[in-house]
Amino acid sequence: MLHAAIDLISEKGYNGVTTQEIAAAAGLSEKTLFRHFGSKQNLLESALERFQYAEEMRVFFSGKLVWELESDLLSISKKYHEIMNRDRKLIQIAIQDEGHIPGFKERRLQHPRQLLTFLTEYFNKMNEKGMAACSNPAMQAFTFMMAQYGAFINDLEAGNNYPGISLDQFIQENVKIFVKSLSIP
Amino acid sequence: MLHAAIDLISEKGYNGVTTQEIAAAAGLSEKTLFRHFGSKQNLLESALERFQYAEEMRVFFSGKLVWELESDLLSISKKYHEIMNRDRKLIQIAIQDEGHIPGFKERRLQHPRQLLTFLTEYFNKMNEKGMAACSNPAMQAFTFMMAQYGAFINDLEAGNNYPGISLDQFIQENVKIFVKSLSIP
DNA sequence: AATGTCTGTCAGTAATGACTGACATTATAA
DNA sequence: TTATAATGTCAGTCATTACTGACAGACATT
Repeated sequence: MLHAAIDLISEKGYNGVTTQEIAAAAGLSEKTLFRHFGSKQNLLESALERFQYAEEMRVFFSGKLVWELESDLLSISKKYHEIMNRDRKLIQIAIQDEGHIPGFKERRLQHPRQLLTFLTEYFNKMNEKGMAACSNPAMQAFTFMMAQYGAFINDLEAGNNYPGISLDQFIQENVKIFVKSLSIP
Repeated sequence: MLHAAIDLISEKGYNGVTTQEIAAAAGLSEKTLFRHFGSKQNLLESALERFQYAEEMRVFFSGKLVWELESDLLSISKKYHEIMNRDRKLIQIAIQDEGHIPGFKERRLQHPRQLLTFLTEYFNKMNEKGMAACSNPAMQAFTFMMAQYGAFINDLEAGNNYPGISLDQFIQENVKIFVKSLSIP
């Protein structure tokens, strides 16, 4: 049921989908929808509750890094897209319809903020270790994140708009650029 | 009238706004809305017609460049954000409600595709001139664009989510990273 | 004065959509 | 088997909303 709701709302928007449609797509009757969730709004809230990735990122950052710039940036990028793609539709709903659930926007924005601090911390440590030359870790972390975010959103909305360019190639190239730019002279 | 429509639809979405609201916000009667545009859908189409930036970019790329990597990337970034911010609300509508106008998505996506070819061309020429070391111009242009796009969308949706970080700082840092990465050894 | 154009008002239509209640049906567990 | 819980059916309520038609006043042009 939640699955059907997420599918349809992410496609047509909260106001663009009827409770009938959702129930039908779930193979249940509209009545049971209301028996379970009480209201359409509450159904959306239930669906959005799943969204959270900061914790997963924290675990990742405290366990999977090898303190070698290139391979770390690569694995961070891949983890990021893995997580974001898993919640693709939830993010699409969040972008389109966050006005419908009060407070959700704030909750949602905590996660990338957390990621930024993890990444900044990482750059800082690499700096201290002498493995990278980060003149401005916070801004560089932010810049790295924005590139990933842009590529993800582009993929989300535009699909394969740029022929001959894949997400994987982008990740490779972006990491290469950062490594070249941050490596020690 | 179109102004009011763009304002409201970008805030609440196409289905989240009534023709009454739009007319009231424009200081006109609902009747005149229908007299002018015939339907709500047609009103949206009229509002979206303005969106186009490829031509402006073409003019920019053929006239304003000085063939010095840092200052060119800087002015390209600034031009990009200037254009995108001018059409902020239109882009927001496009992201939320592009399903409502058939064919609009394709028309809209032409513009960044054009930009990508301009930027790729630029990197190619810089390479030939010996002013930059672009191993893979198309991918590097794409990566540069995705960073700008990510920062723009982030600003659009999240406003000032990351304290102490501004769009201008991002532009500076991002250009710095690319310059360092692409400069000749 | 007469005509055309633009706008507002108001009342109304037809459809839609969230949501409810009464009752029957099925599946599950005791 | 029986009690219980979950689900379906169906009819209906109530508010909303895109859209229309009839009519009237404001304004400019001729």
